[in-house]
Amino acid sequence: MSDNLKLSNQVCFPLYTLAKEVIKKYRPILIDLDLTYPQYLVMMVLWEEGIQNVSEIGNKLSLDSGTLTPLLKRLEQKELIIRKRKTEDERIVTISLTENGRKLENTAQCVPNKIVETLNIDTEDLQQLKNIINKINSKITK
Amino acid sequence: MSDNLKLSNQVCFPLYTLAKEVIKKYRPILIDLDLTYPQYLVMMVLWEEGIQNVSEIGNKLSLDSGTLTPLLKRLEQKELIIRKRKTEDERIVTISLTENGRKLENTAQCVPNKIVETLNIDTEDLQQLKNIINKINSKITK
DNA sequence: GTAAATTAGATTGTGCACAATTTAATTTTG
DNA sequence: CAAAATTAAATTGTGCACAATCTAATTTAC
Repeated sequence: MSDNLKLSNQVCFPLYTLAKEVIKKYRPILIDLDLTYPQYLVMMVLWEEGIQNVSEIGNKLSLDSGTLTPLLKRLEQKELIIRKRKTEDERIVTISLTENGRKLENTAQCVPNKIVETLNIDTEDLQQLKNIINKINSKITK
Repeated sequence: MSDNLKLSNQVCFPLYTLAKEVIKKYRPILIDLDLTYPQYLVMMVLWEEGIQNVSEIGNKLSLDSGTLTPLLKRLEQKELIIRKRKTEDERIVTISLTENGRKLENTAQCVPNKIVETLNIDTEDLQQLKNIINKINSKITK
């Protein structure tokens, strides 16, 4: 077998594994908020930026409506968000936080620290990873 | 909002996005082999290591039986692999390549080069990403 | 001003991903 | 050796992820 088909020589596989591994670390922490990782991302967008269209959330998280629509319906069922069609342009659905959704931000404050603890990666390595990923992401997604 | 809850300050989100983005680049290339990315990973294990148990594949790819069983059944339907229970220990299912499955390795030779082309990332950046991810992966998955 | 193009979400269908449970076989222990 | 523990896959159920298609509303071009 030629070397370039070897699993160990490829970059995508370790990237794919690490991403799954890190999300797995979030699970027991986010269970306290009754959120999955993608749901947590949506909530962060809303906490950070307030009321948003579905497409705005999609752009920020690189997720399409086929993923977001059912996810947002689950957040609505948990009474964390409200989905409402705009009167000016009824194609547009705006997503806003409920009181519960807003309050959840306080509970979420501890999440990043808990993650850093459980990941247990050198701060330097983490920073290096962040830098190189951001560098590549900015080139690749256009 | 406290800074540590900001999306931009977290490492997991760019990691998760980059992994999805890279897998997305594989899709149009793997479509020629009629494989998804996880199916391609399984085929690479088999090309590289030959006949394997389900659990051995699972360990190498960090995937559990709930993921692998249906995936392997799809590969079996495509007549790329054979699933066979061991006679010595009938709990164990061994996965081997069919003639078609073996032949597909030739077609797959071009995949890594095509990926490097379409990713269009500096070789240095790619190497740096690979190094830091491998370093972190080896610490995190134990 | 109306037909064509564009835009925004929703829907549908396929395929992971994984936790939890089940089933069946093998090993270990008393 | 028989009961208990362990092991290996399969099954079930929930939740993404995304391509493709659909529906309806708005823009634009003529």
